[in-house]
Amino acid sequence: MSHNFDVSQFLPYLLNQAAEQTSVGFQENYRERYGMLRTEWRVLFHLGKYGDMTATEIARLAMMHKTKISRAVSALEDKRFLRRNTKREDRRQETLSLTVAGRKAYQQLAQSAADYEAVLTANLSKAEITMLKRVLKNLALSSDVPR
Amino acid sequence: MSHNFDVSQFLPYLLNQAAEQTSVGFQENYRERYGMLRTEWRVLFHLGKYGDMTATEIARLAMMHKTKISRAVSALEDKRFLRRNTKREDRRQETLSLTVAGRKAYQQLAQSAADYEAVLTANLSKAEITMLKRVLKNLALSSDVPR
DNA sequence: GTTTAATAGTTACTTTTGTAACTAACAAGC
DNA sequence: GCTTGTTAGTTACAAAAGTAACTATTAAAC
Repeated sequence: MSHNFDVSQFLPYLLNQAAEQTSVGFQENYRERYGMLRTEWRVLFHLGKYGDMTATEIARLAMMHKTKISRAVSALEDKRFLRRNTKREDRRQETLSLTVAGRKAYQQLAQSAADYEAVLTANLSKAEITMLKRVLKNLALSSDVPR
Repeated sequence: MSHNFDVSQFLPYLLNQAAEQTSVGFQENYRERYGMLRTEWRVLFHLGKYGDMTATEIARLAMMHKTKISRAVSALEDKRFLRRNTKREDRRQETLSLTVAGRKAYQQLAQSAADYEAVLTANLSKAEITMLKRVLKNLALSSDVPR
């Protein structure tokens, strides 16, 4: 029926399938146990990895829209996983800090993530993993729209 | 602050970034011009590539939920890009066929897709592309949940 | 043949996301 | 100081996606 183009080989399509599948797979680690959404663990992971930050800083690093961050931060605050502190030198900004409970959840989830990554990459060589990640990072930067 | 785990190196995270970025990039080709959503061009692409199919067959191939397909099919029907025909041997099923307009849209978008793919892979060698796609397909199959 | 189960597809309802408009605070120009 | 613009973050509303229950039809069991 078709001519030369094959959907099933289209890179954005393949990326979506792989991203969807692996995200859903990992979701099991935070969804039931902590009642978190994808946006929430992303924020949690950033704070856990890089320490206190503002919402805008997370948005830039994670390339997520600020409304998503705003909602995720509120949800994490409700769960007592983080606290916000208005900065004295600029009262528009607020520093986000993980609570003890937040740090604990982060550590457990970071371990789950490492385990999950190991499963995902079990069939790949070191060289393949390196090259895969390099390519993915480049694709993520391509035509970088600040959102 | 952190210990050993790095969000920014987590494979599902990198996959998501790349998938998001490239999907948003390609979106420009069908969004304005045809008023389509991602789900819609996926259905269109499958019909364009593989010929007439039922919704269930597309769902299985594209690993999309049947309600998504149902809505996309309705939207494409409204746009007069496809027609449905109830099968005589089983009146629950309906064969979906692209109209002339649908085939035309498919061909134009297939061309755009090929062009876009070329841009995305411009910095990659043939070997890298092959390996990338192989890996992505494997990841998409990992822990395959029928949805 | 009549009940029971299974399948294709749709619809209703809920949750999540996207977009745009908003408030509050700061900074610059004058 | 006061207007003008900019930035951080939130909120309101609209669009999209997920989930579960539904209808219609077929198949199987008896």
